[in-house]
Amino acid sequence: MGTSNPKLDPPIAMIDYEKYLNPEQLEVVMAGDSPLLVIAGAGSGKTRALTYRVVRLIDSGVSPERILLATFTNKAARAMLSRVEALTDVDIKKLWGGTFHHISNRILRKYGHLLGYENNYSIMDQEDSRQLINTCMSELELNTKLDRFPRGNVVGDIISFAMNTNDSVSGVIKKRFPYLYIYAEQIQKIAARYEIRKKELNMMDFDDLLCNLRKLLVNFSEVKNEYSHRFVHVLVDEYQDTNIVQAEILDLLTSYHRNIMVVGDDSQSIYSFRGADFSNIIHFPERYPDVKIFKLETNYRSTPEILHVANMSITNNENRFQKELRPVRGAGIRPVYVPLRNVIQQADFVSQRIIELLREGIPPGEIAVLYRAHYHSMELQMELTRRGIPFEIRSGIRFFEQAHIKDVTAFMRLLINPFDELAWKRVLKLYKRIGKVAVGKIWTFIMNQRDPLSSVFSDDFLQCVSKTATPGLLEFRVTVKSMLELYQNNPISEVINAVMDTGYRQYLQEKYSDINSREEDLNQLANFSSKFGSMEDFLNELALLTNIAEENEMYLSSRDGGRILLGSIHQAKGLEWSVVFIIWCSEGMMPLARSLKEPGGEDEERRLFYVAITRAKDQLYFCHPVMNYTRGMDKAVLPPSRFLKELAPSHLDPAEIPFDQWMVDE
DNA sequence: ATACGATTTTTTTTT
DNA sequence: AAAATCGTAT
Repeated sequence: MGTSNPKLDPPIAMIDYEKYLNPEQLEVVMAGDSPLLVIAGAGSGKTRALTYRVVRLIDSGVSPERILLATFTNKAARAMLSRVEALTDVDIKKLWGGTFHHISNRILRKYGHLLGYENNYSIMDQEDSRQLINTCMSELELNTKLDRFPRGNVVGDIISFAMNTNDSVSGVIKKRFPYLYIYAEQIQKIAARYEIRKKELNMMDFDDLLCNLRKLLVNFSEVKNEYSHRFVHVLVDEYQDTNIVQAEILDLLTSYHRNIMVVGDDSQSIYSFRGADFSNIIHFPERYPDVKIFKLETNYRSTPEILHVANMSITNNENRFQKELRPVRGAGIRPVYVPLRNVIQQADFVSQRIIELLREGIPPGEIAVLYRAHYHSMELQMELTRRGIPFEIRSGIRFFEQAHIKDVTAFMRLLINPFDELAWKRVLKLYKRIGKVAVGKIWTFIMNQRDPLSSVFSDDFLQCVSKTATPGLLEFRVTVKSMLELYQNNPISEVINAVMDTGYRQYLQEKYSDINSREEDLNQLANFSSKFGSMEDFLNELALLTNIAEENEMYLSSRDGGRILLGSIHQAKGLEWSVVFIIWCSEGMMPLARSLKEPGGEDEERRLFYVAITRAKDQLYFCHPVMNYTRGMDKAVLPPSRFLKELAPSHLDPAEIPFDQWMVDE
């Protein structure tokens, strides 16, 4: 459309802001230059305020490449950017928008060398990281047989938490893992070794992306100047979920223009397990004394009945900004509490009720079932499948983390970086008669080669391990040969097909029962790869992505009426449905027993509960299975969630209880 | 010594 | 359900 010469054209769009925004939102959108804090309740149109502010800034002449929009999820970034694009006709690629990890990655690709990384470093996902930590543990030959010595993933959690909270490993152990204090020294050793190994491998984990960006900005003033001058406006979504490192990055990036706008809701801070610290938002006014504070409290989403439950529940948390969601919608249906005999009956009830709702004409895309932990959805998945109700499950292992996806990408990683130790180890173990020991030997051989991929075809390669491994290695050769031939002059998808055709398909058949869906996944991956210019870009992006359907936006939007969604409460943040079922509202499940042990656990769980409630527009169901099957097939009685009990204390007049109760019998 | 199959444990939430 | 660990057969 039109030219973009600002001198000739009238303002890009003549947007009537007052028409699309309420007075609260309008103030935020129109606010002048200065630090801004927006306390935005659930459903108050915070995304709207944010997108319109970006539009307004562009409208008043700020060029898009000087705006940074930081979000928590890829999905949120995409949603906002596409709305801005629709409203302004501006090429959205110029605007810096994305997750913190994406933004960090973008800058580190350019300046990572200043910190001693090659610019083609690769990104480890959590599994890679845990694997490397396990390697470090065995290399250190610690006495891990000792009573209760932590597993690799626990050590990983400790290290990660330390990085995300600016704390030392021993500090984290003392505060959050006191029972491991006797092993503090060993864990520190593991952490130190892990650091070294990552650097050797030229790899960064998720935490490195953040910490290295901060390091870059702190230690290299020329870099800090470049970006802090560049970004005239920085806008941050979900600020309550930032951790200290992210907050510092933002402070550094905005140190010159000081136009930092943070939007968030302290009542929806649910990522403390990842180091998120809502004192960032609580103390923001102290860090920026000239801040202007706005509150968005008008809720457009939910019925008064639903908001009443939400408001009532969250008042049980002490430490928060005072705020109350004000409904604008008219009266609706009261939320419903449904006690159920057990999980089976719960699955039955939810499926049954869903069928009724669909019959009433509610589109499937307007129904969601939310839960605290992925395994809570097992029985329901089975029941929905049995009844032939199609659903979408955004949970469990994410697309790019599934074994078959990682296997195939490991092959490709060898092409990009022939010294990728993790990739070699993963790939070789796929072959028969090649296990831990053989892999170790082969790696020592590979490590010392000038050109590892060519050396695969040498006799020395075959001879560096016992003969039993030879057939596997010969098979491996075929795949490598095929990949090398295709790699340079063909689309990425060809390489993926080559891996499939030269044995991986057969491996899948032997190993898994659900080959069809796995093969389909790999086709999707091949399809998705066409969006990337080079294999390098492709692989680098993968670790930061989560869901392929989401990336293929056609998928998402062209669903007729959508599907019923099953997902964790964490994933539901920012979304809304007409009807929401919260399942497993039983003590120990919601709140989750394990989380209650963490400092501040109960409050955080209550915030989760609050997030879940405020997803619902019209109807809300709390399901409470009473009987739980424990390990030894014993039955245990679970009381209703304390969050429900506190809404209906016994002294309360029954009319005051904010929800109805249904009895379900067979 | 090694790989593989059986057994046990463990699974919050996400970039 | 999946991974880590354990035990056994080669």
